Amino acid sequence: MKPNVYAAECPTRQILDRVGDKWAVLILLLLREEAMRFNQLRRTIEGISQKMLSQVLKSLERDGLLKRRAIATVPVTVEYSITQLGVTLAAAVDPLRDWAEENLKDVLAAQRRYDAQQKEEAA
Amino acid sequence: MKPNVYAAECPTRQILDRVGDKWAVLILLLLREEAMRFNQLRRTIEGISQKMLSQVLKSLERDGLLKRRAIATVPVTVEYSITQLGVTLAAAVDPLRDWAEENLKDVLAAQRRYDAQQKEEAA
DNA sequence: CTTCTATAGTAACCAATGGTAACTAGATAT
DNA sequence: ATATCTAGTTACCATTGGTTACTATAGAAG
Repeated sequence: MKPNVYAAECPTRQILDRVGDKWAVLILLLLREEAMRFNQLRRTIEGISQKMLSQVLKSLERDGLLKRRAIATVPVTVEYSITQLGVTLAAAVDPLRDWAEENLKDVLAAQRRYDAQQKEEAA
Repeated sequence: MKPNVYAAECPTRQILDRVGDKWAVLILLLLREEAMRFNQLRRTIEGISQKMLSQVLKSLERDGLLKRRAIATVPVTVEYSITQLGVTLAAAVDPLRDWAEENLKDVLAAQRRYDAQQKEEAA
């Protein structure tokens, strides 16, 4: 049976939702570079709260995209590293990040045109 | 200046957020196949409400990813079609959809393993 | 002439998610 | 004793997402 992303119950859509997660993708791309600890991630990703980081890391681990390893130091440190599955997902996200960087200007320009148009029509 | 997706104010992150939009990607992929009217989209994408469809179409138009064309029929019909910019974004999303279809099984299996583990630890 | 259909939305309201700030716990340093 | 580091959790509030009902217009059906 072929997946149909337009069907509501299609599990493939769950995965698109997961990528839709604002922070998940950023974390994966970072962990692809190197394994990192909790606070290290928090400091690197501007604007993420401890709660969200904890939450997203948990769900990424659940999906098998990263591994969590607690190390018995004092205080305890926890290392997060990407899995093979996570690497393939990160690779699939690359074209998207590239698109964003390449086409940012066009999108912002389109937004300005649209907003100017709206303003004009309102007058 | 090179964009840094980990910086909070980086506009590139706005675009990742846009792709993160649950419905936006589905709409783009559909419109790449053929131009469609409002209710046609609504019927094709299971689970989307009129409000969300209207909202998302508006923001996609603002971003220059699709064009809206009102046709003076009775009742008025409105045709949405993808732009060149939209086509390139849809292309960047393809690897992601492919990944989802290919790796869905692995992700679901990982989730089951994780949940079983959690249950065991709770006991 | 009233009701039903279709079109493409908008408005009011409620539920779920996202984000903020404070707190926990254990050990070490000042 | 107090502050610091680690990795979180908890309670709370704001924003977003979703559901349902409604608008306007015109033609067809009864």
